[in-house]
Amino acid sequence: MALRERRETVLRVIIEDYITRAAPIASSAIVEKYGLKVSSATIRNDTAYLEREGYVVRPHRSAGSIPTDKAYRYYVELIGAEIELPRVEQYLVHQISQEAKEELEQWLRTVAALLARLVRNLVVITTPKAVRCRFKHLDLVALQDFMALLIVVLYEAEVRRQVLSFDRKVSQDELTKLANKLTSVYGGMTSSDILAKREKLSSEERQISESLVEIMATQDKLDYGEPYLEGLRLLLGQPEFTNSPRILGILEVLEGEDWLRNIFSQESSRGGVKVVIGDENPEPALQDLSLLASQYGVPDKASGIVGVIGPKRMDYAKVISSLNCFSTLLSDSVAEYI
Amino acid sequence: MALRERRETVLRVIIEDYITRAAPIASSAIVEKYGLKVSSATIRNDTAYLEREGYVVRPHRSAGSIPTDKAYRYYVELIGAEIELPRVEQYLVHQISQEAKEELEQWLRTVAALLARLVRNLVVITTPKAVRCRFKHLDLVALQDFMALLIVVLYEAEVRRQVLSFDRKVSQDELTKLANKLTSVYGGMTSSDILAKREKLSSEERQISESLVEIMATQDKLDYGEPYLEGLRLLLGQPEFTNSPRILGILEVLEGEDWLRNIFSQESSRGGVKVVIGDENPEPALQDLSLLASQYGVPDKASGIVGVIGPKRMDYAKVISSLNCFSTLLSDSVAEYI
DNA sequence: TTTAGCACTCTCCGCTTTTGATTGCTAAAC
DNA sequence: GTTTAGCAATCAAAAGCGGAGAGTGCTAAA
Repeated sequence: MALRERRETVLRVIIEDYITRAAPIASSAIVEKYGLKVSSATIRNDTAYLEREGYVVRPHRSAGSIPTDKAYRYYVELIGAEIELPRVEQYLVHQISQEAKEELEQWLRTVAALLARLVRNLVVITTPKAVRCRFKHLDLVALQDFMALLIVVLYEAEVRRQVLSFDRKVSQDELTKLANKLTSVYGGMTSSDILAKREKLSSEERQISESLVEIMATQDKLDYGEPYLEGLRLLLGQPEFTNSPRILGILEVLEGEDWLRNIFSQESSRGGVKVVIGDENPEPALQDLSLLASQYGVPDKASGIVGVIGPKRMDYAKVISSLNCFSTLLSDSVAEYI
Repeated sequence: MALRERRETVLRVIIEDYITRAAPIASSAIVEKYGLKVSSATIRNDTAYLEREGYVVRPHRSAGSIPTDKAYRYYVELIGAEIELPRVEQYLVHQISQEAKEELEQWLRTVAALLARLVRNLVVITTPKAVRCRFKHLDLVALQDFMALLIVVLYEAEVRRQVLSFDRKVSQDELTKLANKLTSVYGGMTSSDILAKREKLSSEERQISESLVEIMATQDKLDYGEPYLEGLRLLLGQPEFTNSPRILGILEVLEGEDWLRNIFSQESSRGGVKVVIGDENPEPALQDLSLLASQYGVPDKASGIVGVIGPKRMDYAKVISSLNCFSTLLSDSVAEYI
């Protein structure tokens, strides 16, 4: 076995062992566990080299090796796209795609729960969001005397609602007529189209149009749909976070609004799974973690994000293959809604 | 000062001190901090009595006192309804009620966030749910060839949607007619009304009605609307949970589905704030916590729950008054939607 | 280049001691 | 009868110690 080759094997062994055991591994253990045909002293030379090159560190002078961020990055590039989810799990995922998708949100949660169970870490899924939302349908329902509920359906099956109050009492009949008229006039338009369309409008029509534009503009401004987290218990149950005050910082960020944007804004991964390891994350509180995420959806139409958040020490192979699998599942499902 | 009276003061001091400091209090500290006109030895006699009666315990023989569940229960009954939220905070709450309530869900989150900041603990709010849901309005939007989006508006402004697939291509015009017809036929009905109403229906009408009934029946079966948690970081940041494996059990329960029902099923509090302290909770994993919750909404129409979850050592006075304040705020807001 | 051998380093565990906080008890004072 | 002062007793937490064990670094030989 060539020297260069063995060093790579050693690094791989260190990483994979740390992923399962979460503890430093000794040179002798590397030899034994993985049946290498050299002595522990040789491995020590290799780990010394790996340490000089920044792939491993040791908690103290006489301790085993643990991988660095650089090692994980190397490992992720190495395993790359080669991996596929085992049959059993592919079958599980297939099953769930068959399930009745009554409510999109409800279904997304089921999907998130399954993925979380599979990868034993925190999962985030955002609802799919249209790139540029277009108006499809509008509906008005009378509430109390002066009030009505405005329901707006956008392409990609997004539904928004808002309460309007009018200056006068408006009957349900009137409201239905208003709704039908505006639906046929605005059908297929973007918010700027609607804004541009200056027709003579009644006072109520104007008011409704304004709300409509506002709703659509707000929607356009968002980078992502509503994020949904599942499996916090799995993340916090990881040995690196029990008895650690860092979990508070992590929770703080995760409960905030902007962390998803901040992380994924730089560039969208072209097709594959984006991997952010430790220090690569701009958010300091999350630098003990790795985030893996994949976009799903229909290109140029609507897209969402499905991701996994866990300790840097995570089963990248499994998570990447799971994410690939789930993102196609979700894409197929979104395609139906459009 | 009568003896009985002083003992009550001592107990109150112990509780209030523990609420702020989270550590056992010594007899001498009780005297000093609260300027009592007796010696520490006297207080020791009192705490010995309180311990015999089960109001306080001590971590070990020579440690200060900490309150028991019984003490908290006593304390809650004592302060009862006497308390009002300070002016500044009432003003804050008032402010938020003015804010634009575009999306109910969005607004509920804002409310939850404010409440969480105020009480520095985990807040749970469920969306308001109709006691028995009645059909108000229905809408059909064409998606792909054989598919359509069914949008159902129920009284109390609940909106549900579902994707339907038909055996044949149905145009938007047809769908609109179908929607108008069914809306006028079923207006104001409950799911059983609709089920009972056997008219001659076309195949599509029958299919839609079935979906409709299914949606409404599912809705009726639920005890609560969608629960929304805010402020997990505040709960887990409490000193009793740092470095404690119990948080995992708590998270597990909180990420589950049924814990809210299990806790509040017994009896609904008549108007006020329901307080569940420690062991009073049927769920073992939550017995280190206290839950306080209040129903909001319009009686016999729609209601939701707003609650606070924190360590047993929590500022009951503040939380109870906050909950009272917020539940009227939410009730007023729901009243508008009905 | 690899290996055996050995000294060295450092953590972890358990043990003991010390320190300091706090109470329980008793006898005297109010 | 209640309250108090005083003091011994109790206990947790911190600090110190020492040895076992795990593991490496280095050197010299294979």
